[in-house]
Amino acid sequence: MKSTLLSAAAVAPAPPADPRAPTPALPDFELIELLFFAYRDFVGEPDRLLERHGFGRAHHRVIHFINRHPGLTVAELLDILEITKQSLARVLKDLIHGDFVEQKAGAEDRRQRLLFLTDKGRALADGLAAMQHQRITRAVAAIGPEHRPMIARFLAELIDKERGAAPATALSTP
Amino acid sequence: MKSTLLSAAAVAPAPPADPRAPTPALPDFELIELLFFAYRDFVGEPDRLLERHGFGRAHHRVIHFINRHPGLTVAELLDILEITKQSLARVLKDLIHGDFVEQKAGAEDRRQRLLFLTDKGRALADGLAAMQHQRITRAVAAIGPEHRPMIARFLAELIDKERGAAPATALSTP
DNA sequence: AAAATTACGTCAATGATGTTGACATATTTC
DNA sequence: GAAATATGTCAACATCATTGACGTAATTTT
Repeated sequence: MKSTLLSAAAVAPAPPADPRAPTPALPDFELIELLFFAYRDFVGEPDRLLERHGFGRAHHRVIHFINRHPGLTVAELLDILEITKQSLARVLKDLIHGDFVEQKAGAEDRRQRLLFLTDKGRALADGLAAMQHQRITRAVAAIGPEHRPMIARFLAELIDKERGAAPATALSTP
Repeated sequence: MKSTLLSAAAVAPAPPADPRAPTPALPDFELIELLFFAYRDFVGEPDRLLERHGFGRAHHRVIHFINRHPGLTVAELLDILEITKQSLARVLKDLIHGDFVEQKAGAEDRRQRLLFLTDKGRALADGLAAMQHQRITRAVAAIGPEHRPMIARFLAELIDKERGAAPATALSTP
């Protein structure tokens, strides 16, 4: 008897939002639960690869963003991840000791530690991204690629707005 | 200088998948990152409400599924959450002691502990669901409600398939 | 040039959530 | 009666997060 998640979510019909409804409409349990299960499986597969290196989800996030923005500073990474210096320090130390990440002093500001992936780090990052990419690609194919912009828009709308309309160029991919 | 996440994700253009590309297409970093940020904010807001009760995300998941499926057994809940008995026991104890959840012995099988929310528990569950519902509703409105089925389909496709095609009726909402 | 600020590293302590494995108890099933 | 099942509980541990304090080097301000 395996989990009934999928069925549980799938079984629940979308509450047809009645515009005249005086009582608050039922919560959209279907999408709430789909988000939960989708995200869990979306990160679960990478988790299993990371385990082989003794890493966790936190390491994944770090190498992902260093991969995306080579030369990222520690402060920028803290801003992106919204965690504390301590939390980052631990996983960063693991990644540096394991030769997945290297640091270089900033050219202009030599206090800064610019972060880069080593070849080894890039290989791991690419492997993890490939897993998530494939999963996404399958899902996009299922709904038809022409609907991909809608997905992006929907997800973007879920994100808190007050954040990061800031320096759009600061981290632009070179 | 706040986080550059949103912009970082938004800035990256979707790699136009070239069908003839011999080299593997670039990972879909945009959707990968949007999923990360969207999920973080999606659960972040409830987290702040839960904090006031001294609860965490694990408590949220438990009361959510008990709310959805009153009379759920412990074993069923374990199947849904895919955590261990110990992990569940801790949060369940908190919720029972705090009078958010109550247990009743099963009528047919008296070994089972059927789980129900108290009025207090239902109030909290509803409050949490309302937050997530509003966020989703805003996002659905932004893309046009006619595209909601596409979102549901996309998310469902992200979920591991091998699971839970099983007893679709077992947990059907009464 | 001295003072203040910034970027980063690190230490200690703590909390929430997850894990494994073992064992006890009540109940149902064979 | 024996075996299997549903649940509870104990001990020990791992990961990822937190706060607060302090130190050092480099840059900026005065």
